[in-house]
Amino acid sequence: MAKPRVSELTTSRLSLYLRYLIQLEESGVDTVSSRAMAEHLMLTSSQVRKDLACFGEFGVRGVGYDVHELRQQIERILGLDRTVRAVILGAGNLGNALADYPGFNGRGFEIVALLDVDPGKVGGSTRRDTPIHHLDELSRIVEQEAVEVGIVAVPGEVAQEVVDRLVDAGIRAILNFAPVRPQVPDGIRCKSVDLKVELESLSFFLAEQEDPERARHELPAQESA
Amino acid sequence: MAKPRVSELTTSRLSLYLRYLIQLEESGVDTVSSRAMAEHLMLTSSQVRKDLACFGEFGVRGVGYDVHELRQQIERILGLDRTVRAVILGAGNLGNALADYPGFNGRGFEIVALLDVDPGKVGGSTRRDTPIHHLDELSRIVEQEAVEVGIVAVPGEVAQEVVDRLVDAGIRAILNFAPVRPQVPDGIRCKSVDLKVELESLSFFLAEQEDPERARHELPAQESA
DNA sequence: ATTTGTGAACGCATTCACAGCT
DNA sequence: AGCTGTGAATGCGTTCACAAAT
Repeated sequence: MAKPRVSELTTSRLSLYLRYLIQLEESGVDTVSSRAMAEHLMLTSSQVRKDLACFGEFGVRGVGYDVHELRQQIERILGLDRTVRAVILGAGNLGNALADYPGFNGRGFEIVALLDVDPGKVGGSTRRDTPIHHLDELSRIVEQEAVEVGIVAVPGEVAQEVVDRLVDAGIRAILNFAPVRPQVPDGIRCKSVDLKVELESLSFFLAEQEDPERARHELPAQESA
Repeated sequence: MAKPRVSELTTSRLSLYLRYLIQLEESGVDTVSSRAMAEHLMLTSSQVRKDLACFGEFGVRGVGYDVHELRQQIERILGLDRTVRAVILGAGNLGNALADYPGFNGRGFEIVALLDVDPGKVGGSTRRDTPIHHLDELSRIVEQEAVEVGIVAVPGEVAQEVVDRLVDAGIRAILNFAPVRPQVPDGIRCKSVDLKVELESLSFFLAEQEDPERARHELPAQESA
């Protein structure tokens, strides 16, 4: 019970628990069991309990968890009881889409600006009126607006350079959508979402179904008999 | 060596190996060792070898792997030696961004259409001229264009419905960007990319750094001394 | 000397099973 | 009875270490 180093997998599930709790709270439900949460998310009830146990004892034996209290606790654990400010690097299609993505605005997050180098984009804004500034203003904006997260939506070729600039500007948490695995110094967290990898994983699944032997090496050798 | 059920983690790494091999091939390198690949991707060399060993013996002891051959083998394993056709559900910001995403066009993939119900969007097209059709045309398009993958970029509230329609239309592989975990029948693969979860995971990291005790339950009790 | 391929050892995450509380 | 919290057991993925090959 001391301090079981919390895994990434656990924190990801906390987000899912939180989402469900918000739903329940809006529906007026005020108590929930680990089994109910598990079923909704296709997990096991012990998984839910173990995840929560990393952070304290939030439930009541024989009863379950108080929806409102557990929601607040998880928000606190995830650091969502304040607003995390973020900038998006790259005002292309993806950058613009992310800037207007509902999940990235409100409920703990705020996109304060997009940064780009294209003169045709700098000075403009997204549909939600988030301003687009020149990349050179990064440090100033990070400081003035207390930005804590950088979201990288630039082409792979310039991703490392952009990540370096984020680190120089004092950013410690980066969400990277470029198809590279950027190098970052110790103490900086860079999470990569690799869309092409996700899609290729589906292609593998299809290929495997279509012909389960396709994956196996082994030329159709006419060795025996 | 028989058939070590291949894990999702392994196939994701295969995509990364493939990307690096393509780079090497373009640079004219023709042999590579597991150590070189591992270093580039921040993995261990045994990891690389174990991953490849799931599918056959591609290397030469004392020498390494032939870049060209290994690339072809991985493309075959991932089913990228043909073109996988996909449709995008939802022609909003995200759907449009994904439709024009370079990684989703060419090199084994082709986005053949976007589908939406908004009359203001239906009949139009993306910047790359991918057409936007009405959702009701889904089955017809899937059949006529031999579509194998559905990419879900609709709001969470309608995601399950859209997924159901994809399944009905005969789609067996789904990439879901909506903030829900859709139910799918056995034999259908649905991979979810949950952008909000990724971002919240970064928030947790920041909160943890700022105050390592924040996560712990335990009111600041004035027990001792 | 170098590098692959692989069984064995290890470590981490999940599940089990049950004591403890309502 | 019902449900949480948790040590024990299991399962899975990674790393180690070395035999086999060039």
